[in-house]
Amino acid sequence: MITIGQLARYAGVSTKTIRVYHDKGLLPEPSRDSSGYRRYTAQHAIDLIKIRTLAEAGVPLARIRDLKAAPGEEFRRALHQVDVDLTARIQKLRQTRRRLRQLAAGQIQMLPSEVTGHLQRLPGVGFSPRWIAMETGLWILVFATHPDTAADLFHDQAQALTDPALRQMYLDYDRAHDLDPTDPRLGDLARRIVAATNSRYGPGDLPGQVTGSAIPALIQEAVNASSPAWQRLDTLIRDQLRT
Amino acid sequence: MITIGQLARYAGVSTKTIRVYHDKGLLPEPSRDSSGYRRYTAQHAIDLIKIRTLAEAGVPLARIRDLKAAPGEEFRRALHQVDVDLTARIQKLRQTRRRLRQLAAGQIQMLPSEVTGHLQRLPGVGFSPRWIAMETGLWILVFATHPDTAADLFHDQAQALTDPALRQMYLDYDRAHDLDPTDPRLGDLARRIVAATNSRYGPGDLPGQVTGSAIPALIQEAVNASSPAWQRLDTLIRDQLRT
DNA sequence: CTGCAACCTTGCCCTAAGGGCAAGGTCAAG
DNA sequence: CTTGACCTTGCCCTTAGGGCAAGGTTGCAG
Repeated sequence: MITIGQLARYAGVSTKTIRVYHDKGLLPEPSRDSSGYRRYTAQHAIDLIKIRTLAEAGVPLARIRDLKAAPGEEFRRALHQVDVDLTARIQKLRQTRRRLRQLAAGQIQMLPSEVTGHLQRLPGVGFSPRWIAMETGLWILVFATHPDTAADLFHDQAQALTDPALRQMYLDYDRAHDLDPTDPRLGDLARRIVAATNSRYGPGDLPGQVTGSAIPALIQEAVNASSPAWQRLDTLIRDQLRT
Repeated sequence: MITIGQLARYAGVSTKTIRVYHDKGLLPEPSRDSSGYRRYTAQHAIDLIKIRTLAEAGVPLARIRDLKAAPGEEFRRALHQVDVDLTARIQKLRQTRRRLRQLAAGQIQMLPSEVTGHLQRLPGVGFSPRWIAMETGLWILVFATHPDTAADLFHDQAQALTDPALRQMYLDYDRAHDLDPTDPRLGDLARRIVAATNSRYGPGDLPGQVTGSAIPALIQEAVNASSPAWQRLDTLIRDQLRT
């Protein structure tokens, strides 16, 4: 015959927790002593430990209450389901921990690993950090807006970079960022881009517009904003595509 | 420039979650388009993924908000602490899963393993299931009421059972449960118990009373209630101790 | 053009599993 | 006889969102 505090310490919970379990019908109210204190038996301790085991496994209290009334067969199946769910939760927490460590290393995965792998190889071929950052943001938006087709689009772009001429063209685009908007090399570059685009995708479609969406235009707008030269380049390209 | 729904799907959360993060100052409110819709950038997506990583690791949202403003050094240390806590949580869940499986097997651990081990060996020496059940309940109450001294008391009792004469005495106590309260063998047993108790603990102390607490008396009361013969036996023992 | 479904907006209330506090009664020890 | 550690009930508070209402927007189909 123990008090609520002793039972609580024994089970490693607070007295409030025990009272809540009484209110919710999980644990029967014990009898009271002469001064109105609750007096618990060993059976209450056993029940409480079982309840806590389920509660710590993530089973909602209402479910635990129902389970106590369930026949043995259903109870056994329910316990197995709880075990499965718990295992899944542990697995998910482990994955969260992996991502937490990526975050700590500043290497958090925002995109499919084939994309991040590709982006990580770009500095080695001469692209600037600014370009990489722009590409990263761009692909995040593409994957957010077109989850279904983004991977195909990405494969197409990645494949384009394996062509030395196309790669050089993108490198020139990258470097054009700091040119004067009146630099004649911009016109040259615009012509090369239009030609390459036409030969790769046919006339009338900029890469990225293949999805038929207006989103890449918005991206382009943001891209242009960061450099007057790029803005000029965009204008030149549009002019030449229109003719 | 994506909508709240696209951002939500990309990050694997609900739109409500994103709005809550705005309200709590975790994620900056993005600009609105002409019809008042929120329009998010890739940077928002990056921030959101980071926030979710911390949130899923169990960091309270208020803490995450403060962390964003923390200097790099403190941030790094905080991340490490989160990692440690998360690892501890995973470990605890694994332990919960172990206890869940014990529960499924009907073998849940209510007492230190040395005690349960001892109790499991009792049937092999001839004690009845009823006796084991009584001992189990008894030890639960003792460990609940006297966590500090219970282990010592238990060791003493377990050691007593290694003496063949004492063990036989406890076996006789067990079997006395079903005797007629007037059976003369009860007087015999009472004498042996008193003699053994006196020689082991000195005169005047029943085992269990060594803790100086009234609790064992309450236990004894409950024990007696289950059998008229045991009740009679208790009376006989008290009589003889008094003389 | 019109409808319809799927979005978006704010505002409000609801939930689970307790925590915390108040105001009062009880118990054991010095 | 007081003091500190218990116990009692009752009430409000918290976290991280979920759900719903009432209304505005957008895009697509017929």
